[in-house]
Amino acid sequence: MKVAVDIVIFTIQAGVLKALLVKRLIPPFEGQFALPGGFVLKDEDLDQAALRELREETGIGDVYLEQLYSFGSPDRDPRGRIVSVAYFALVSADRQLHAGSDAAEAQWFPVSKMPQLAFDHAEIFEYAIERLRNKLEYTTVGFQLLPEKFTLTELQTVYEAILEKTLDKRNFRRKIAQLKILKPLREFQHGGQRPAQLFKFVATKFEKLKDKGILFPF
Amino acid sequence: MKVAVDIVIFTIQAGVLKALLVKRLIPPFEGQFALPGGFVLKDEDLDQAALRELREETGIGDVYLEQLYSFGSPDRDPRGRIVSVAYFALVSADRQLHAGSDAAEAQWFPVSKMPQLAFDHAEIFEYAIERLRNKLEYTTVGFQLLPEKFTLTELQTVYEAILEKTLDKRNFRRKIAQLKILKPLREFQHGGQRPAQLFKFVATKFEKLKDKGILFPF
DNA sequence: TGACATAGTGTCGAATGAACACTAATTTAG
DNA sequence: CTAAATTAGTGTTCATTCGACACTATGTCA
Repeated sequence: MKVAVDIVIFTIQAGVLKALLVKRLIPPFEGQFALPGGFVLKDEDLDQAALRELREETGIGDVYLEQLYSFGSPDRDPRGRIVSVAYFALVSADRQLHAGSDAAEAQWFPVSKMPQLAFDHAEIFEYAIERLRNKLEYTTVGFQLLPEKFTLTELQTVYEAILEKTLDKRNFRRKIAQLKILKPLREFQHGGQRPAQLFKFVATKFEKLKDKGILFPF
Repeated sequence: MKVAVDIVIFTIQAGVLKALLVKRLIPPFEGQFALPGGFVLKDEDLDQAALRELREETGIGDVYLEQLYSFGSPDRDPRGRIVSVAYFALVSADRQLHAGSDAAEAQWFPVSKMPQLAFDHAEIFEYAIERLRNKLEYTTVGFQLLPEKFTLTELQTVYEAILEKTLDKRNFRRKIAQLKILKPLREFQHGGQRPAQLFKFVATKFEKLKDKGILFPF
């Protein structure tokens, strides 16, 4: 019985939530898109395997990574019995795909326009996006999708892209403010119209947040 | 590489949250307590394996079962590389352990008085109890720990046992009432002092609840 | 039949969520 | 250089919900 990892990697580009897929170069499902992933090696644990595959297939290194669910139907892979431990990963908008080894075939797809996926990867993907939506509300994972410095409008865009609804600007800002998890910087982002103040996420009081129940009741 | 399942089974007895452990009869960790579990067979999926092991080791059949997390450190089992898919299960207070095969060695332990556990089962257990506490707040899993008919006081006891704090009776009842998930029966439970009305959980409107955010804000 | 034990019920103040519109600062086009 | 366009930023009100709090009701049992 083999054990593999498959990874659903999300990012936000131009206000759209996207996931990364790789095109399969060999059978089974040759030519179809699939989640990046691969077998767990003898001496690495599951998280290590997921990070390694992520690097190998996409060149992406610095990510938020979290185990999602394990899929183990006996017939989920025509090659034999393979149990897959699925992960979901978040990368910030500014990070690029390295042009590495297999990376030529890696592409970002808007989550609303996913192609047909190999194996049971469609099921894994659905599970991942549901988890992302839930986690967004009661944790601070949302910040993982932004660069270190960001504007409040950018932050709101992350929430809107994932939850697929528009939010009230004033309510959003009030809620973020009262959580006291942002450090206002003395820098502004120019380039648009009125310059926007930049902020930085400070995880200092992160532990206390756990007891607060729902953090982002949007 | 082998794949196993390990199951953290919770129940409530006399207002105390308990988990089921089995004493190991063979090495490694002979004589120590461990979570019930075992290897996944060639032609069964993970959920089936968990249910089968549960039945074999404890005689318990009708349970709420949910996959928890997968543990895969290379050295978590001295016998070799074994990835364990952990489950957590809830059984209602009225269900008894069958006196079956290995069941002689299965025992309920209050979660606050767990013995030392074999392998990395202490870690799995901690993970399970944290998940149970979280799920209690935004789902209706709590009802799985009660028989079909129950009183409101019994329900409150479940919440108090798991959250380890006392709740206000009136606030608790108000909240339950407004969720409209209980059907009042024309039966009363006698035997104490004033008879208590019995209720039944109706999952009818369960889907709608998902959008309500936190269900039980205690 | 009276003491005891558990079931059951309502109010009020505080905090939070949801709806809603204008002013401020800058860029760019004429 | 000035006006128009664009995005940033800011408060209030109302409805709902949370959290604290104490007494009455109904049965059992001595």
